Amino acid sequence: MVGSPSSIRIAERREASRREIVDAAWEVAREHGLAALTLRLVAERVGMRPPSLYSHFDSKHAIYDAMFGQAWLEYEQAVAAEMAAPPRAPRETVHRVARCVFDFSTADLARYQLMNQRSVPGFEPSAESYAPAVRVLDAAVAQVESFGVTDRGAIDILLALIGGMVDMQLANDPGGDRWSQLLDRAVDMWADAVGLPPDPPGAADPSHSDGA
Amino acid sequence: MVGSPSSIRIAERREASRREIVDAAWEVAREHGLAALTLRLVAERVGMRPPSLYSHFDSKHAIYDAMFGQAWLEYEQAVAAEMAAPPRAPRETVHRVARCVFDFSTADLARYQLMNQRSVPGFEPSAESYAPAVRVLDAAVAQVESFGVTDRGAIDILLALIGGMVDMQLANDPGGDRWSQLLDRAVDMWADAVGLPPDPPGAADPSHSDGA
DNA sequence: GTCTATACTGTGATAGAC
DNA sequence: GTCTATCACAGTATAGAC
Repeated sequence: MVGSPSSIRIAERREASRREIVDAAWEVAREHGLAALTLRLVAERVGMRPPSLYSHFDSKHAIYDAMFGQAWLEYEQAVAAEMAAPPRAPRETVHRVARCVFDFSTADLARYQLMNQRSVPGFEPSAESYAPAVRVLDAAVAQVESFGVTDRGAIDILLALIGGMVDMQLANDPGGDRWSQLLDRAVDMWADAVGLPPDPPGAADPSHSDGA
Repeated sequence: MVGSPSSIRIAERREASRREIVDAAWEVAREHGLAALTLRLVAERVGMRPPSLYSHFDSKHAIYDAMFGQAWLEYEQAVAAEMAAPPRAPRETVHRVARCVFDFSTADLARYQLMNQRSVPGFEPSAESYAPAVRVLDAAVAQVESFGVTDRGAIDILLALIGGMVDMQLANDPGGDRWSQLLDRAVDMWADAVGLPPDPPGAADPSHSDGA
C-alpha cells in the first residue's frame, strides 16, 4: 500500500503537522530562549497536549534536530541564491555573501545558537540534518577557491572573521548595527591580506549594502 | 557585633562554603554541559542535600552569577599579567595578549559559554559580576590605543577576529589546534591593515608561541 | 493512526524541625 | 546550617478511547 493515494495524503498531513510543531517550537525558542524550550509550551501553541507531540517526534531532541535541519536548509538557500547571482567580481561576491551570512545569523539569536553553538547539552544533529551544513560550507570554500584563494588557512580565517563579527553583534549590541557597519571593512581587510585584487571600476560598490 | 572576631570567622567559613559550591558547579558544568547543571549534582558533590544550597545562594541563577564573576576575575588576572609584562613592541604585545585570550577561552567550553554566550535563558549577570568584564575590555582598548590605533572600529574588528578564532576552534575542532595555529597569522593580518609597524629586529618572534 | 488520560522521574524552590 | 518534607512543573512513557 506504500505510495497509494491515501497513504500519500496521510504522509502529507503528517508532514504538515510536523512543520506546524517545528514552527511553534521556533516561536517558543525565540520568545523564551532556545534552552528554555518546553514541550508543554510547544503543545499549547499548536493546540495539543504535551504527550501528543510524541506521535510526531520521538523526543525533544528530535524536535531540536528538525529545527536544526530546517535552519541550515534555509541558510543554504539564502547563501546559494546569493552565490548563484550573475557573475560578479571577486571582492563584491565575498562582500555580498558575507553580508548575507551576517544578516541571516544576526536575525535570530536562538537559531544561531542552535546552528553554531553547542547550547543544548546532549544534542547532536543527525546526519541528515547536518548534511546542508556541510554542503553550504563546501560551496563557500569552492567559491573562494575559484577566486584564486586556495589556501585553506586563509579561508578558515575568513570564516572566523565573519563568525566573530556575528558573535560580537549578537552578544554586545543586540538589535544594533555596530559590527554590521564594520563588516565591509573587515572583509576588505581580509581581501587585502590574501591579495584579492580590487574589483574593476565597473563593479558595484560594496558599500551599497544596507547594513541591517 | 559586626566585625567581632567570631563574626569574621563565620564570614570566612561562609565564603569557603560558597567557594566549594562554585567549584563543584564548575566540575558539573564541564562534565555535563553548562545548561545541564543541576542543584542535585552540585549538592551531591559537596556532600549536601539540594535544598541546603539555598543557605548559601538565593537561587540557581545566583550560582551562575558567582561562576560568571569568578571566571571574569580569573580572565582579568590572566590578561593583566600578560599586559603588565616588561614593555614590548606593539605587535608582539598584541600577539601575546591574543594568544592569552585564545588559550584561556578555548581551555573550557562551559566557561566560555557562560562568559560570552547567552547560553542560559534568563540569566543576566549582576553589576558586581560584570564589573571585571568591563575592566578587562577597557584595559585592552587602552593598550591598543597606546600603540596609536585610536580608531574604535579597528579595535572592534580585532575583538571580533580573536573571538571568531575562538569560536571556530571550539565549535569545529574542539581539542585540536586548527585555528590556534592560524592565530598569529590572523593577528598579523589585522596589524597590517591598521598600519601597526613591524616590530624592530630585536623583538621576540611571535611564532615562538606554543599554539596550545 | 492520532489523541487523551494518567503516571513516573527529576528539577528548582519553599517551609519548618532540629 | 543542614536536614526532611513537600510543592509545582518539566520531560518522558504507557495504556486506552475514538
